[in-house]
Amino acid sequence: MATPVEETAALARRRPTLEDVAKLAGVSRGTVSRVINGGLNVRPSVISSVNAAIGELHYSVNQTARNLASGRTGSVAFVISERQDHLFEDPNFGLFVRIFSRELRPLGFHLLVTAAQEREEEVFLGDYLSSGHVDGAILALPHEDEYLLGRLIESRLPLVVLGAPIGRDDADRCSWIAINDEEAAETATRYLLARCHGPVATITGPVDTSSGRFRLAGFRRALGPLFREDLVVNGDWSSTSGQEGVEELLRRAPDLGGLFVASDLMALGAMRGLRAAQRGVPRDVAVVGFDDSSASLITDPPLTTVRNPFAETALEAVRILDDLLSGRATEPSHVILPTELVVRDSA
Amino acid sequence: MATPVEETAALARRRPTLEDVAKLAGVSRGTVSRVINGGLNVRPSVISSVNAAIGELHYSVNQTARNLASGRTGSVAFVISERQDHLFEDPNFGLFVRIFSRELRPLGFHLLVTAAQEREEEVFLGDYLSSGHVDGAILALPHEDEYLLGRLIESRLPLVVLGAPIGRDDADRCSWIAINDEEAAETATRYLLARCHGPVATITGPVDTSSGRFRLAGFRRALGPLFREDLVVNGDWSSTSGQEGVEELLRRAPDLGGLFVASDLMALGAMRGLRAAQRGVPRDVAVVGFDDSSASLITDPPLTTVRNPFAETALEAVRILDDLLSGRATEPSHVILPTELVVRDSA
DNA sequence: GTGAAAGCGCTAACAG
DNA sequence: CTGTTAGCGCTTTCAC
Repeated sequence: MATPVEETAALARRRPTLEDVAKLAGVSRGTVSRVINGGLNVRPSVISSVNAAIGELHYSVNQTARNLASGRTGSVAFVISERQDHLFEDPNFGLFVRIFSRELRPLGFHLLVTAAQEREEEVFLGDYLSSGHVDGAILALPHEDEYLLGRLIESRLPLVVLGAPIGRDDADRCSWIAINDEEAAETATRYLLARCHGPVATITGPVDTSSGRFRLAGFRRALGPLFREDLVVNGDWSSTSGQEGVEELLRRAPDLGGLFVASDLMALGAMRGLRAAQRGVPRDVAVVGFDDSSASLITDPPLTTVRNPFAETALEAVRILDDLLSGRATEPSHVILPTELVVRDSA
Repeated sequence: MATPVEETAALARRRPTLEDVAKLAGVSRGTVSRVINGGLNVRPSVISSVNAAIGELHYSVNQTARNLASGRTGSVAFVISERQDHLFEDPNFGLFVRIFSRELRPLGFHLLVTAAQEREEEVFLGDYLSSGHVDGAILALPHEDEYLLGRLIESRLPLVVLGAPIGRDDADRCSWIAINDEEAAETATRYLLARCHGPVATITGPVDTSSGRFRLAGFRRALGPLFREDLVVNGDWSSTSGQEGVEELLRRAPDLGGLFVASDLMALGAMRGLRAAQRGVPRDVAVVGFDDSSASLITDPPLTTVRNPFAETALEAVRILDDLLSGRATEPSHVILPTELVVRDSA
């Protein structure tokens, strides 16, 4: 049995616990617990003496113990599985993080951003997420055949995916929010076709991403019989790949009349390439981008593009996750948000 | 007392525990714990039967319980306190995240990226970090007078700060890694002075950041009596602010001969502005940037800049934190990494 | 209102 | 090598 003196010395070393606060305030652990959880059903005078003890001891709750006892963690993960080195360079990424943390906070959840680039990291991250570290997750998984997604669906962690998961039959077992990429790309391409002369080409996103594939599919559908395989080049979402893409396209078709670029950032690069090749936009080549990101305003001329409702997507994701976490919803939701063509001066 | 049938039914519902695995494998909880923690001092045959039970039950450990029992969480936070909206748009950010997670994984730590933009969020994040959710943190706190830093130092969480914390006297109570911004800026400016005619100006970073302030101080020191207040404009690290900055400088000093820009990204914008104003680089205006980031290679001409050892900084941060976490180090470390001028074609 | 007590699921001595 | 047994610090009934 420790003497009072020893106890005091020990207290100085280790972190104070609920027990310490209770002892100092002269109440039971249960009462202290009630106070730090809102103070319901506790006499005001007791509340203040407990708070005084908390202040004196510099007490702060041990989340781990609280988690174990209550069965929840108060955290939500934003999971980014990006195989490229462009991780975090996407400007939309910051927007998502900002909205998620702002919306989750009043709900009592912290946002943790986690990333995995290779399989080994995905496994490590899967362990983390499925072992009770977080209450739920929002996933940005641009690629097909996501190991992580399967793993997390299996673990029954409440999940919301940004973008419709493709290439798996259990995709509907999780909630997702998407746009109709194919339709949006088709609309954009039709607009282009109606306003330019000469062949219409496209610079696509990576073909192993759903956005990349579906935007190409929409382009193809709009062109119908006019579609030419040689007027398709693949990009990787980077502006550099847009610039290189347009250089290649101009070699293949010097009389290029229109260009549908699967992202604004690539369109930025493509317009740089067009200028270098002395092609006027939209006079010689009309250009339409995709996303309506900040990049679409800094191009010269301003870019005609497809609005991608990022903010609405983020808000919807939080709403769905909250429903799942609170038990208000028990079945997954699937939402398709509308897009629209934003006409500026490049086409 | 539950009947066997009831027990089986319950098992299907709730998550399996160590106890369930132990029962199925016919061993004790302790043994299962040993197996999942490396299997030291366990007979091979027992290991495999335990693993079989784990597989059959789809067991995965409850991290919360493990944390509570072991007193560690296995996570490290990367904390970014960014008041601007440019959060996550810094390309160096992705590099840090990549290096941290790659280096921490073999050490057994997960990386959590957390962000706070306003005071309210900082408080919320401070609660999170100081309540046992993570074992340690790496902080990117560009601004002075960081509430979070003080809060975390107080909480005694093992900490490493990227960049020397300024504006507080307890800065040395935490570990930090920095470069000598002032000296580097002075060297860069002297180089510029020796190679150009006409007044030499600067576009600074935000003055409430240590990098912003110290790089300006170095610029000023290099100029000495030649320093002119009107040849200083403040930027915010964005390329746009670089472009606007140079436009303003050209209005104030049409005979501008040299330009020291406190970041490559701003230098990129500045060079765009110089081109728009028909000024040749380096013929009319010599330009030196700072960071040696990827932006410095895509400018035309390639940018002369100061190499900022980001990768080394990241590695060093992990090393120091690991020492702190493992108990090998008990005192904070302070490291200043060398910089060097990288001469390309812009000056 | 408040105290007492039973866990939450795991780790880490400590025996044997 | 393996089982037993204390806890880790908190929440949450259940009495009083």
